[in-house]
Parts: sequence; C-alpha cells; structure tokens
Amino acid sequence: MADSYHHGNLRQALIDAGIKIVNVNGEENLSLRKVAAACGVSHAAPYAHFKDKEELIDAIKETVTEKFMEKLVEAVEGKPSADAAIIAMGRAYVTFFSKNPDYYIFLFGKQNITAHLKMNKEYKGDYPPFLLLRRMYLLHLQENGLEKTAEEQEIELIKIWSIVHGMASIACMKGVKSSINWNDIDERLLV
Amino acid sequence: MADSYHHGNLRQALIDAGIKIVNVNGEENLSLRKVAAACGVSHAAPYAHFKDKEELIDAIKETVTEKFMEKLVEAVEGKPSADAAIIAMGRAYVTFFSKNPDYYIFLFGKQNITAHLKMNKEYKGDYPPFLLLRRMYLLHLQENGLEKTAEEQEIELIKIWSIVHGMASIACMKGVKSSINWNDIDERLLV
DNA sequence: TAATCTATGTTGACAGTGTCAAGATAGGAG
DNA sequence: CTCCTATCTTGACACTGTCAACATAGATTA
Repeated sequence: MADSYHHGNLRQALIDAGIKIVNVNGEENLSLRKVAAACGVSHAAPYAHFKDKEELIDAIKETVTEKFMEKLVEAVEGKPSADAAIIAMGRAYVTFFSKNPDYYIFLFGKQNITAHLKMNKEYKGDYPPFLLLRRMYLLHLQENGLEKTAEEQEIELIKIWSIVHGMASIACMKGVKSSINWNDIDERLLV
Repeated sequence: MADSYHHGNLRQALIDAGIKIVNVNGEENLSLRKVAAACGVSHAAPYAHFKDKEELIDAIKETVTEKFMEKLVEAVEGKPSADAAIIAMGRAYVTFFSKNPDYYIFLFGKQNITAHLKMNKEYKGDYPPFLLLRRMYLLHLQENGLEKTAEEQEIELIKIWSIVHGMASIACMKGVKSSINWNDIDERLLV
C-alpha cells in the first residue's frame, strides 16, 4: 500500500500535507503541485479528489476549523455557569490563534470572517463556533433571567463575537500581546 | 504626451487601473500584466515604479485607505459631541464597506486588520482610522468627565474598534444586512 | 548646439502556476 | 476471468511574477 500505484488515502494525505505547508511556509507557498509532490504523487493527481485548488483549500479550512472547535468545546465543557463558559470560550478562541497565527491568517485571511460563515455548504450559513457561542449566550440570558428580543440578541451576539474575534486578531500581532493583560478583559466580555 | 514612449504619469495610472480591476473583477484577477495592459504599456513596465507586485498592491491599499479616511473625517466633522462623532464614525465605517465590499476584502482580506496596522511604514504602527477613533474617544472621556487608566482606555478602544469592524465585516455579507437595523446599534456603541 | 546621462519602457526569456485531455493502472464487481 | 471504474501519470496550454539586455526620450551638461 505504501508504494502502490494507488495511494490508498490520498485525499486525507493532501489535506495533511497542505496544513503542514501552511504552517511551515505560509499560505502563499501552498500550491497544488507542491502538495502533490509532498505526497509523492504526480502534479495532476489531486484532481481525482478535488475539482479545484479552492476545493482543496476549503477542505483544509474545514479540518482546521474542526481542530478549532475541539478547543472551544473543550473550554466550555464542565463550566459552572454560562458566563464562565463564554469567558472560557473567548480565552480559548484567543489562545488558539495566539498559538497558531498562521491558522488565523489562513482561516480568516483571504475571505474574512463573513465569507467564512457561508464558506462551507454543510454549515448552511451557520458557523459552528458561532452556534456554540449562541447556545452559551441563550443559557446566559436564561440563567440571569434576562428578556431580550430576537434582534437584541443577535446584536449582542455579534458584539461579543466581534470583541473576541478582534482580540484574537490583535493577539496574532506579537508586539501588542505584551502590553495587554487578556485576563482583565474577561469580565468585560459580558456587560 | 498621450502616445509618447514615456507615459507621463504611469505610477498613478497603474494604481488607478489596479483599483478598477479590484472593483470590477475582484482581487484574484489583479495581475501585474493586466494592470500594465490596462495602461497600454508593456508587461515589465511596472518594474520601473514598483519593485514588486506587493509594492503595487500596497500602493493601491494606501490610496483606498485615503479614500476611507476622507469619509471618516467627513462624518466626524461638525458633530456636536464626541459621542455623536464616534457613532457617526461607526456608521461611516460600516457604510463605506457596505457600499464597496470589494474594498473590504482587498484591505483586510489577505492580511487581516492587525497586519494592516503595520502595513505601511509611514504609519509607523499607527493606522489613521484608529488614531481618529482614539482622538474621539479621549474627547469622549473628557466631555463626560471620566477617568480611566491607560490600559483601560486601550482595552475599551479595541472593544469599540472590534464592534465597528465586526459590523462592517458582517455588513459586507448581503443576507445579514436586511435582518439587522444598523441604526439601533448606534446607542450600543458607547456603553 | 551637441553630447551624454538617467529615468522610463520594451523585448525576450525563465521557472512556476492551475487546469485539462488522453492514456495507464489496479482493485473490485460481475 | 473479464471488464469497469476510480485513481494516477504524462504531456500540453495559457497565464503568472521576475529578471536581464536593450531602446528611447527628456533633462543635464559641456
């Protein structure tokens, strides 16, 4: 299976090789031909699994997003209150991209966050991390006995999302990180 | 001067042609050779004015940023209070990119907002729109007789910035625009 | 004025890219 | 055993960024 004509699991191998290239050499160095070469396969082989370069990139994004979600879920699990969960999620969000700046640029870089919302057809307009936040937010309203219109909720959600996302964004810039104590932002997340 | 060997003002012509291509065909269709062709000039001519493709792109970004700043300054001018100015700025921010989604992707797309902060050497780490917001914010503190530590200020600034930026981000996504009344967000900008 | 200098453009080449068409191969279905 | 089909290879194409060598013209200088 190692040196056979048919690779066995080329699709996943291409995705993994792609992630590696993005992390080591940056997204601008990711080419179909290099990915193919990294898998020891001819330059047109990827076309048996992906119709496009874009389709490969989307698959890579999906995989990275899954890793991202794992961290978020992990952070939320077992928290005593929704508030604590939201704060933990915000921290995990920032930490994740703080540790992997290349992931941030890769995920949100080219198409920004909104494009990401509609990126994968499977998501049908609902980005898993955002859904998780919404769940926690609704729990937060419930636990604190708050009443909000659907519109108010959506606005507040976007607000929280923007704060967290903006912080992650800035956390990816090395210089700023030291001058800001992220812990202090925790309590400001829920106003 | 029109059909002469030397173009006259090729540098600016290249920038303008680049902006046009970005707006009409999107950033992915922007190539040095097309820009050159659009100016009726040979494919290597740009290298007399820009060392790189990147340098041309940076010049285009700079020009677009100037247009952006014009709108922001315009919005702030003559407002009765800092609070009104900040709200107006937020609106102008969202409106600008709402009208030109391609500009948003072009400006923040590839490198995200933080890369933008350090994008231009001239800015020396200070992005003009952010400076404008800081000025307004400090005025806001003063007008309302509020006392904040430098760190608190910075955090709150990032927060406001994130909200506005996030809203602009989402405003660029067509579907959401209709379900959210941006005017209602005004009063939430200053908590 | 005449010579020359320098910024600006041109031409031609190179390696690298995404993509497609035509063919080869192999593992599973009948 | 035969054939089918997904998978992979080979070869080609147009397009890209970039460079080196050369051409031109407008300004500078003698």
